[in-house]
Amino acid sequence: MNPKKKQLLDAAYQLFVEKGYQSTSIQDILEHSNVSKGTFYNYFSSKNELFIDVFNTVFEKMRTARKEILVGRDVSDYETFIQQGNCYLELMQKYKLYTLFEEAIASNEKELKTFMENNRLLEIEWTFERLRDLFGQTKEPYLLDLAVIYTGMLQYAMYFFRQSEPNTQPERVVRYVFNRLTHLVEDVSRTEEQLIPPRFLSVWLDRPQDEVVIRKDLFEKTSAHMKRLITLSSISEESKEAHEEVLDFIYEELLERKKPKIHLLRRALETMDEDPVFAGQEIMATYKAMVDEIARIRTKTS
Amino acid sequence: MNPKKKQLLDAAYQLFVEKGYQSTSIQDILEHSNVSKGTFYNYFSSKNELFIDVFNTVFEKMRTARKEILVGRDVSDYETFIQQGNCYLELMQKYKLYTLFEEAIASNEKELKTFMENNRLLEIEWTFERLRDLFGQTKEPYLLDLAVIYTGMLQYAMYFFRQSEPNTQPERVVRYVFNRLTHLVEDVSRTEEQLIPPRFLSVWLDRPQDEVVIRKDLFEKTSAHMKRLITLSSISEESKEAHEEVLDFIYEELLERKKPKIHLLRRALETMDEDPVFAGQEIMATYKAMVDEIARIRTKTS
DNA sequence: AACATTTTAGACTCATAGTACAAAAGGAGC
DNA sequence: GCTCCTTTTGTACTATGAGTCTAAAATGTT
Repeated sequence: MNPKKKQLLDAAYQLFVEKGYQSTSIQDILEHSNVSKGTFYNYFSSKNELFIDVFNTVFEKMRTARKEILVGRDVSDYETFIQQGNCYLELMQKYKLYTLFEEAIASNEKELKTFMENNRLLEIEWTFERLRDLFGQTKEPYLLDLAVIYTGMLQYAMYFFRQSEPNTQPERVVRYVFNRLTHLVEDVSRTEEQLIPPRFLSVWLDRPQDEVVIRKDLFEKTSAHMKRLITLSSISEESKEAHEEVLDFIYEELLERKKPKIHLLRRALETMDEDPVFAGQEIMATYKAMVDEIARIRTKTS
Repeated sequence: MNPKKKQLLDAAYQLFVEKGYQSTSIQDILEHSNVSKGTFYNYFSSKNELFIDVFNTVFEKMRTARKEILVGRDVSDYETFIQQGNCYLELMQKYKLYTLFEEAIASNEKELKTFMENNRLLEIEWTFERLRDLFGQTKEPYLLDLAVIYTGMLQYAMYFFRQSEPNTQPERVVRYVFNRLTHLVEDVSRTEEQLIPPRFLSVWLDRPQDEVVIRKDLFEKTSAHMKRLITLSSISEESKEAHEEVLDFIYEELLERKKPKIHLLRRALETMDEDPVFAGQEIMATYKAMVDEIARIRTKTS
């Protein structure tokens, strides 16, 4: 990397951590990095962009450190998860990032806010996936809720714990909160209370493709169901083949094409729907609804 | 209230809620309130002060609304607590205060930050006391922890819930989080895990007087214990009286005087300590330690 | 040495918080 | 209607900070 750019990133990082975002002026950064204003704006178009550049790599480092703890270990081991949480929080503490991140996420700078919100979501996603490792697929419907409230508990407990014992290892807090969590997993899977369905994760992270993936299993089953219906029906072999072709076409087009030809697909579906074999069949209505939904999601993507 | 001041407060409130704190300039407020700059600085010494003035009354209103739900009801009724939580969150939502408060608490303006942090602490305190109403004095050692993580769960659950279903009643979230809490009360009182002792509440809220109150009971008992020791001892009646006088003096001076005469009190304690009656008595050491501690707290206050 | 790129310093614009102050407006008492 | 006092206004001013622009200097390349 260009030395001037590196000087800027280093000085900016230090000053942001020390004084916060607002309170660090570009002038400050220039003085601490021996770089002139002209050069600054040669590398970054704004203070926001600089911030994002600095903390993108910081986030990256923290995630890598956390990921390394997992190698060669059982993903379902509680202790590993606790160590990962502890590691992340220790880095937050070591680099005094709490207040800075709070400032950035609450900032009125739209770019910054979006950047930080996205990182917060990535944290929730990571936690969600780790909880699935720990507690198993069967608990999945409740795990987004739990990931969210786990993060909330951890944040707040850390905040107030720091007030009562500054410079302490966060491990006690992580353990405390994790112990609570294990009880809540049992609790919610017994009472079957759900607040936010896990599919919202993909919605929030703006990954509509994932929504399709979530629906894929169900769609495959419904598709197979339709085929069975056709095979068992009393229509001509030719019609059967025709219908099956349509089903395969829709499946491929809808799930595997990059740019599905939605209109064509709908037309094919309509012609199939006209066959009296499907009249009054509930499965046909379900199938059509699923095609509609996935089509809607996929058009939104492109 | 002066009409000009009211105009300012009203316009400021509206603009802060609409655009946030940073993004609302004083110029904006002046234009929306038909007040000139001179008058503005006649009533408020800064934008910070204006904000604090505006939201002090907002907080006041929200707390009053919440308090009114309790009148004529059983303080240990779960449903009432849920309604109170719901009421508070609905007001937050109605007036779109979430993002604004986040901005203020993370702000680099020291005044603002302190104001918001103090309000956050008052929230924790309120929750702590209500949890004591609900779950009883016996759970007290764990209730600060629970108040903290309850608040954290609620904040985070609300944040993400709003993302998935904007404009919804927060009641579902409150219920969900409260149900989790009831389990955690059992959980922590069984495992006896404690993270932050409740006395920290008074420390955080900068109410050292409360620390004295907490110790008062214990000090009274120790004091009485000392008196019994004296009565039962084989020293002259005169010495007994002298010692009792000292004990009473220390008690009054230490706990009831506005400005306790610490040095005088210590001298008296020393002379008493010299009496061989107390030699090797463990209670004397305890008593002296307690006097020291309370004296330390009380000198810090004044 | 000639040319190309990077870097610099500082002048400039614009927005904003807060100060200062003289002039105008608006009562209250007579 | 006049006087005295307070409130209000408008405007000019200082200071700070983000971001633009540019001519000149420094540095690198062929």
